[in-house]
Amino acid sequence: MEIDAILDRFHLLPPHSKAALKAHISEVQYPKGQTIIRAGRAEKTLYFIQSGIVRAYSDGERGDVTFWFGQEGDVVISMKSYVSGQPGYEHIETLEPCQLYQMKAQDLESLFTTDIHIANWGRKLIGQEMIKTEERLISMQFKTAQERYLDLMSATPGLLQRVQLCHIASFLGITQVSLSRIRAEIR
Amino acid sequence: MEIDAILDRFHLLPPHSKAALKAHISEVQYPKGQTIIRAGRAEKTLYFIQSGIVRAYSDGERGDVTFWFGQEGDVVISMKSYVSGQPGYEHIETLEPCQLYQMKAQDLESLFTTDIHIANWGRKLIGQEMIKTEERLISMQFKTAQERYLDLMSATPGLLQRVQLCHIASFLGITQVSLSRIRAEIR
DNA sequence: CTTCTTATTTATCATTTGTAAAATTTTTTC
DNA sequence: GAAAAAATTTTACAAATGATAAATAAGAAG
Repeated sequence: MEIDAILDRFHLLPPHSKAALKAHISEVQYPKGQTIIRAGRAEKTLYFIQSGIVRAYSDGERGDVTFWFGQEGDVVISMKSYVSGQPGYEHIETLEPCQLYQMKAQDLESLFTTDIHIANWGRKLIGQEMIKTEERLISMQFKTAQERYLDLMSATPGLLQRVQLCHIASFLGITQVSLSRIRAEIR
Repeated sequence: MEIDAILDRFHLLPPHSKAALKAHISEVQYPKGQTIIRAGRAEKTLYFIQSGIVRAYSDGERGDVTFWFGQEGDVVISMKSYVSGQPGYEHIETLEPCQLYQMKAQDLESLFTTDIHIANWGRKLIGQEMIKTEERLISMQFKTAQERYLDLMSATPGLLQRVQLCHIASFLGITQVSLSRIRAEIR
């Protein structure tokens, strides 16, 4: 997905503002298995995914927990760093070779203070992420694991071919054994 | 909590911008049990809580599900309406008599397009809500119901005296029976 | 193609959580 | 303060999920 289309996903920008944004964006490529954002530090870079797939996860007592998958067109940020400049709690790693657009958080931060269109673009960006997160929270609260699996299947069917089932299970909040049972039941 | 302190929670505003915001804010009082935001419509008003407590919930197959409590100093909005102008999926009702500050979403929307400080204030506001939601999502995914209950107890101990246990149970993603079992175990 | 490694499924049993109904406690109303 | 209503807890049983280990399948390396 090209950078123009990605930027337009959140909020249409006047040409001048869009150019100002793009002036700070460059391309970068990472192999599979690369950690691009680490928990415990204030991340200085944010990314947009041109191609490839990534996952965000946190360390828990019972192993790591995947709570987000990013695909073509998605924004990759440490939310806490982006919002508050504080160290974040998530690791983000590539699950495939990834072609990314990158931007320094500091550059975006200064654009926010000087360009009102970009400030509103940033507001919309986080708003859209917020809606998705809230919808997932609600589905975790009042859907069964099987319903959540079926939802994921219909929302992003390709994901299952590209991501290991242990990550899918973790994302759904269940063990891999439970996921296998659900898959067996549906067949 | 006074309106100045509430507005300052998100981002410090220059006096002129703060005054512009406050010019659109008025006070309103609702009795207990009043629904102030309804699912399925684009909500035109947002609120800040001076005193009282509210809950946000969605209708599910197995009854309604509480996914947020708002207390003194919190913002009350239909996220989807605030972000996209689309109809939201949550109801919000007062659980106590509430003293609220209210503002028309349309007024805020126009301030966003004319005052860059307010645009950034709105960006920070949603960012802080985002962090909270993400933290809750992660805790739903990798903590047990008992851990989530203990977390809630230590984070907002007063809540338990003010809110019915059926809402707490729903918020934790468990049944009221399970919550009773957890409470019995801890005692 | 065969071997080695990794990923996934299956099986078994223990634990947790849900459902439904009854019992108890607390709150409200008169 | 007694009666009624509402909220909470308890009980008994069913269903779902977790933990562990073994079996199978799929993929990578030579």
